Amino acid sequence: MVYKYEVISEQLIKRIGETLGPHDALPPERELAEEYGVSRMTVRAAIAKLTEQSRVYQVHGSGTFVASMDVSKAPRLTSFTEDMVSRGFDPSSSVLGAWTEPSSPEVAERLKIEPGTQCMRLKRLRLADGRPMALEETRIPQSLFSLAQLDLGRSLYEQLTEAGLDLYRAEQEIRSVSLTAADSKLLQVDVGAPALCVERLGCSRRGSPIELAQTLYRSDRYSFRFPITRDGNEK
Amino acid sequence: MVYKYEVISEQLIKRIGETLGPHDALPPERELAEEYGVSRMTVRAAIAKLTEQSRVYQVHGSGTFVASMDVSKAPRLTSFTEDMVSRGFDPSSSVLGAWTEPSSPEVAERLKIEPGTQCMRLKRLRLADGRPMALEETRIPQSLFSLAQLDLGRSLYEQLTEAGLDLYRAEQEIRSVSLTAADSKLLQVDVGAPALCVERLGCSRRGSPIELAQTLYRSDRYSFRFPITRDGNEK
DNA sequence: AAATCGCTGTGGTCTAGTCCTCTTCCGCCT
DNA sequence: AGGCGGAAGAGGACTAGACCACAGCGATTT
Repeated sequence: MVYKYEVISEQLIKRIGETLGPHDALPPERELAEEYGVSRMTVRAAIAKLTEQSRVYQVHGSGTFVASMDVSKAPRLTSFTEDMVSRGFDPSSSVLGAWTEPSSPEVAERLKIEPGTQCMRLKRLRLADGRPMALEETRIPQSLFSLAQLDLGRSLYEQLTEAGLDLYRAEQEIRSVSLTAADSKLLQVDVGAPALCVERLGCSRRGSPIELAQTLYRSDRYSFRFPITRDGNEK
Repeated sequence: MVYKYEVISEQLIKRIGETLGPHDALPPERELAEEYGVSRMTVRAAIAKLTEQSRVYQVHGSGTFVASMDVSKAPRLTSFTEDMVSRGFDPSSSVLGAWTEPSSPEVAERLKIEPGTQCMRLKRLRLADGRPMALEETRIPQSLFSLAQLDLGRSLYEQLTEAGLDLYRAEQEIRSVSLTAADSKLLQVDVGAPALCVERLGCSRRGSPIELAQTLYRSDRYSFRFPITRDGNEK
């Protein structure tokens, strides 16, 4: 909380939580500016932050209003662990395999490396409250992170961060699949049961690919929920 | 293109497309400000727009750079028609049923109306290039839009907009399901085939629910692709 | 050779205003 | 009663500056 607009943003969140209900109007920007002794632009920066988080919405000519809650937040790039914790589960995992192999042409293209380049591959069964939740397979170019430096007992993301490989953005594809016999057995569901297949290409802030992961989620225990808006729009 | 920052934003997109490649730096903000004869804040507004669309990224203390392309845009709230066109398909649809019925408690709760209130219900088979793509079921409170005023030959969204019912935000849930015998026949796939089930609650700008829709997409023809980022940040 | 310091240039924050655009509503006119 | 117009008040765009924080690099120091 170093900057003024961050402080004001926090203050406003507090006010929203305490004295304002959904669709109640916040004080006008000019009023807030005077109240906090800052310029109006600063207040607008604070409100802009709240708008991004969809805590409030603004209507031109009318005012700034508290958004109705029970709206899910936009999905963030999270690790399985973070995701499960936020869903109220206790996450754990069991490693099914970890090895290094030359990358296939398809994998290489997505990770933007030469086909055949060595890649670490990690296959894990992910559990929530001790019961199977997802089957995850991760590929990382060996040039970025080698199997030798991997500690299977610790969070992969944590170790990537320590190695200076921060995941900042990811490209994600979600589809529906039927589980194979082997996968359904691991996830402890019937053969052919539906599952959400999420393929994710994780990239650094600069946009260079770091990790390619495919995760199969049990459809009876997992779904995606997120808001979308109309704008972003015109051409 | 009414405002300066919009014009500048367009200009920059043109420059990016023509003379700049991924990770090339844009001119400094101060330089752009002078070049376009505007204040730096206006240039920043233009760049902020491009950042939202992840066409560029900024690094504090370093510069503004062109993002690597081939990143999919964040999903927008679109009609089936818009969605299909943007995917390069020719959309059409056939109405399977349209009627009015009292809302169930579950539906009523989501639409924030009294249980039992009359709701219009519309069931359509959606086609892409003449082949089944999705099965869509829509519910709209009769108090907002009545079956009588519906023209089945025209876009539902278009008619909603004309009635002043603009969808601005939606809450969306995605899961994986196995198709029932009846649904699989309509979609012309095998019984029990996997499908993406998307449930969407469309709301006005003010946040009041307008439409509850459930769509089953053929998994062999449809998947979601979108970017996510790490931030949306702290606490 | 390696570490450190400081300079320069970049984006980030902030000010104190002005004018524009849109919504809302009240009062006037019909 | 109904419609219309205009004023008030809200957010949106914009200016011309100032200073802050961070990255990168080269020179100085160790």
